[in-house]
Amino acid sequence: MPRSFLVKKYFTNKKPNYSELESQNGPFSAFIPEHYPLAELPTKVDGSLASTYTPTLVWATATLPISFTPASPTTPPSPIPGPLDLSSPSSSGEEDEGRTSDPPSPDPADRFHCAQCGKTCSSPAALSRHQLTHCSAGVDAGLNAAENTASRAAFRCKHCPKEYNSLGALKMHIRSHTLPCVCTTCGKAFSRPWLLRGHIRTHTGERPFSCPHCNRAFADRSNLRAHLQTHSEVKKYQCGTCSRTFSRMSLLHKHTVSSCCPTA
DNA sequence: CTGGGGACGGGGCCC
DNA sequence: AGGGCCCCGTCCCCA
Repeated sequence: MPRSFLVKKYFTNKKPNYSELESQNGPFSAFIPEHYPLAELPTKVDGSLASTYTPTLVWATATLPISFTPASPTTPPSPIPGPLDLSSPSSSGEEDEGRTSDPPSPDPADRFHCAQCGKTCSSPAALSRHQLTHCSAGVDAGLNAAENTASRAAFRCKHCPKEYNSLGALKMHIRSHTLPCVCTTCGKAFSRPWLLRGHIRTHTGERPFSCPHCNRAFADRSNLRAHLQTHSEVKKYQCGTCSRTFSRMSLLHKHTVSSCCPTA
């Protein structure tokens, strides 16, 4: 009988908050329908797999909302924190990105030049918006390397909010929707062959991973690893308050919530 | 309540 | 490019 946790939790609201740490797309999950359609790679008109699949480019200006501004708190446009000469009040670094030999301009209106066309903008945000008009040249528009990396092509899953920066990663993820590896014994489906092999061990009873200390055997290497922690005096996960150690993160979490530092 | 085991998911790396 | 594998992690159950 399948256990409830065998069903992907993607579609439930039972899972605690951990996933919210993963991305700001958390709220999307609330809109995922219960009968979630299977994902599939984009296909050509004739139905064949689109080997030339063109990802959605997150920097594509045509797709940007009108209110888009790169000057968001998470991605400041140009004032990059770093080693600065704090003795100079004007050394904010804003105007010197990419042209550090230029002296700072005293006039704020002159501080936001487009390095590509020379246009002067009134604010960093305005400059960033303007620079997007050059984005066919990508990094040439004055974006620094980190920003350029962050705005790489996003390969988006067709049926969930996740996106990846490579088609291979996206394909791997999509397997978690299509679950192509099916157990011939019980019919349960898995995203990857080795997951299926691990599952098959639950039918065969095979336990290839043995503990060197007590000879206890496990079907899953991760479970052996967790078990090995039980032989250790000092365990991997330590409470920051009482310094007690635990073999598993979940045990530490329980500890901090229930007994040691409930407010933590 | 706590600790540990079982089963599984997913990203990243290597071949 | 794709598969195999490793590692880390989660969730549930049970003693």
